[in-house]
Amino acid sequence: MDNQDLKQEVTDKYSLRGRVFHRIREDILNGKYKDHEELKEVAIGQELGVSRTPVREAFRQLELEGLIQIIPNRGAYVTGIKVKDIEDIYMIRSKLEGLCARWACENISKEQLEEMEENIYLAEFHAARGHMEQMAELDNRFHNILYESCNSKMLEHLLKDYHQYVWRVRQKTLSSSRGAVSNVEHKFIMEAIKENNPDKAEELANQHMINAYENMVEKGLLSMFE
Amino acid sequence: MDNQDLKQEVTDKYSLRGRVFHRIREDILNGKYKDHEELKEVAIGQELGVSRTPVREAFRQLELEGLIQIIPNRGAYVTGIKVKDIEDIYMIRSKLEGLCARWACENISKEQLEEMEENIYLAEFHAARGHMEQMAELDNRFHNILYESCNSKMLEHLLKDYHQYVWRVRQKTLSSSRGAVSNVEHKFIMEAIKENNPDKAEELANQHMINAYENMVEKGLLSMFE
DNA sequence: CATGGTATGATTGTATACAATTATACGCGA
DNA sequence: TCGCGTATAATTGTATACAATCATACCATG
Repeated sequence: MDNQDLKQEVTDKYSLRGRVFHRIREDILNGKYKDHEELKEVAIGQELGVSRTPVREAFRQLELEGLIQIIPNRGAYVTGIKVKDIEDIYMIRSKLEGLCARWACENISKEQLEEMEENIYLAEFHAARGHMEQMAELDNRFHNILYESCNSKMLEHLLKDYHQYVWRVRQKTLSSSRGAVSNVEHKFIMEAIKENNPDKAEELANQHMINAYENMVEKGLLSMFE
Repeated sequence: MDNQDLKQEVTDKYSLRGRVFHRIREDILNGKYKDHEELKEVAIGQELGVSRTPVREAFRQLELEGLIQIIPNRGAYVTGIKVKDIEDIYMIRSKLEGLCARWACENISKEQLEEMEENIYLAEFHAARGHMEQMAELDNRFHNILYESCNSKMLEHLLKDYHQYVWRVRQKTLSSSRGAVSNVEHKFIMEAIKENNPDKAEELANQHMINAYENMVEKGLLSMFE
């Protein structure tokens, strides 16, 4: 039957539970559900073709991530990202990416270093040609390599979460002219890691985040969150 | 905090869902469920006197917190805290408590500063008399005041999470002789905040965490996680 | 007309039923 | 005895049923 076929297809990619969670999460981050909007279990369930149970479980997780607020016996309300939150996250990330880069000096693998180098090289190519989509993808990947190379599941998990969280802003940021500059900063960070200079790597990664944030402010890219 | 927030917090504390979640969380952190142990939905439900539904919802949240790992169609397995995790958390907290203390310089209220002062004064009293339980309570409270005074919900939430996470170790740590030393460090941090010296406050809070961690290592308090 | 209580509907909270999946035990045959 | 397939049990995944709670509208009463 159609129903079964669809279900099978879905299960192949993600578990149903994971799919529901990620879908709602994405819809919130993409602005489909506005700030303070109430999310009804049945409505969303119908839209995704599932019952309330998986939706409720997704809600619990989204609440823990801070994307929605659940008021018992009342409902679930979208917690929009505030400008202040973005600022805080970038300052927090500044410290943590610094720590990450420091740890990466000791723990990065040969393969990870090579992929970083390739990443930066490729990004130079795309930056020169204004290929914004590829730039965004490469930036994404650079930071994920960095996170994976610090040999700390705790820190990796934390940074990936925040990275995801500010995804919308990041897209915008890299669509601006910062892509090339950002890539040069990546290069310096990588070189500091390569020459095993933790202080330098930490300082550079630190500043990289602050620069990214200040660029957003200058370009007025935070207006979308007001 | 307005009326609505208060109401929610109170209701949540006594709601079934909140109780189940916190209870299982506590049982994991207290070591009732050992590393790699499988958690069965019905068994835990029966123990807590509820059905599988609230238990499952709690599991989803616990997975997001990294306390358990859920393998689809197989089960939920406890992810024990590793020594490495504790080390990582303390280094992460070092950076973040520093940032928190920095922000507190600008944002702390008169009332919060007064409560801090009272907290430290009282701790001196109990430290001199070896009242360990009160010391633990006061330490707990000192850090929470600090978190609340930084004017960042993001950072406050993050630090409170980690604070909870290492609760077991903290108890042990303060049962040692470090209580008095720790309180002096609290005093210095508070004074730096009071005289609005962000660099000093950050550096002191930074070092406070590192000292706490090194004390644990020296006293062999991490053996319980091996 | 204002106000307060109550009925009603909508929505969430919990329990249970059923489906799908996985693990285990058993028997059969080589 | 070992390997293998199948039946069976145990467990999770999902849907639904029922209970509790909350919001709203309406009506009675002053």
